[in-house]
Amino acid sequence: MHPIWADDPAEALALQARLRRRVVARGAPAPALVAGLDAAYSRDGATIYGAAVLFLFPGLEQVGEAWTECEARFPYIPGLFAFREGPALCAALEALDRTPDLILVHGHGIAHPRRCGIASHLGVLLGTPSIGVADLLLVGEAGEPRGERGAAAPVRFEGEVVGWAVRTRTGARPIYVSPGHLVGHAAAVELVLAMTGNYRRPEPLRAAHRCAVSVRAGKTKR
DNA sequence: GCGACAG
DNA sequence: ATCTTGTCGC
Repeated sequence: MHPIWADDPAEALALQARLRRRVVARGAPAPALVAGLDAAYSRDGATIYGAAVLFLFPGLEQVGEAWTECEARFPYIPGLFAFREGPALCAALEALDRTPDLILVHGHGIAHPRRCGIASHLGVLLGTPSIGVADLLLVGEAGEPRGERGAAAPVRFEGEVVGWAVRTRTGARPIYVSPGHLVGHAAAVELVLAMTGNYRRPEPLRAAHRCAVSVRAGKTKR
């Protein structure tokens, strides 16, 4: 009954307009199983490798991994990123043998022009708490967080706080964290920090990225 | 019109 | 995202 994805930008915008109403940017989940989601592309850009890696929380032991290979059928358009990578990431999630109770997505949550970035989009579709973690800002302005790990400065857009610039590692540039779905601002930042070790990006996303890249290597090898 | 623009 | 080697620094 309800369209999940879209075939063109106009449809995508219409779907986002409906999805945004279902986004709940509050909550403080206490997850036991967390999945990190990321993707990689074939050289020619025709194929997307989606990866989902499962971790126990808060221990962060890796307990599962799954990936998929999908045809890239939606162009990369800032603001419509979910329509490009979303299908591949969902397929990877479905290939896991367990269902996570929190997903970390490489991309933004509500720090998005229509408050419906890929993390929010997937969270709503799956009915699962989600958090967006990005390397660069898509919208808004962020102050410079203090220099030590754990410091955070709000990302403001159209008069409201839509996310946080978080210093996950002393001396490194901040990453941008925003609620996806069923997670509030404070919880999003706290959870990301709890999943970040000696690297700038949280472990589940590092693992998902390595997984996607290695799958591409296997599929490209000849 | 100009510049910005997740991955 | 991807194309790419070495290199500066902790």
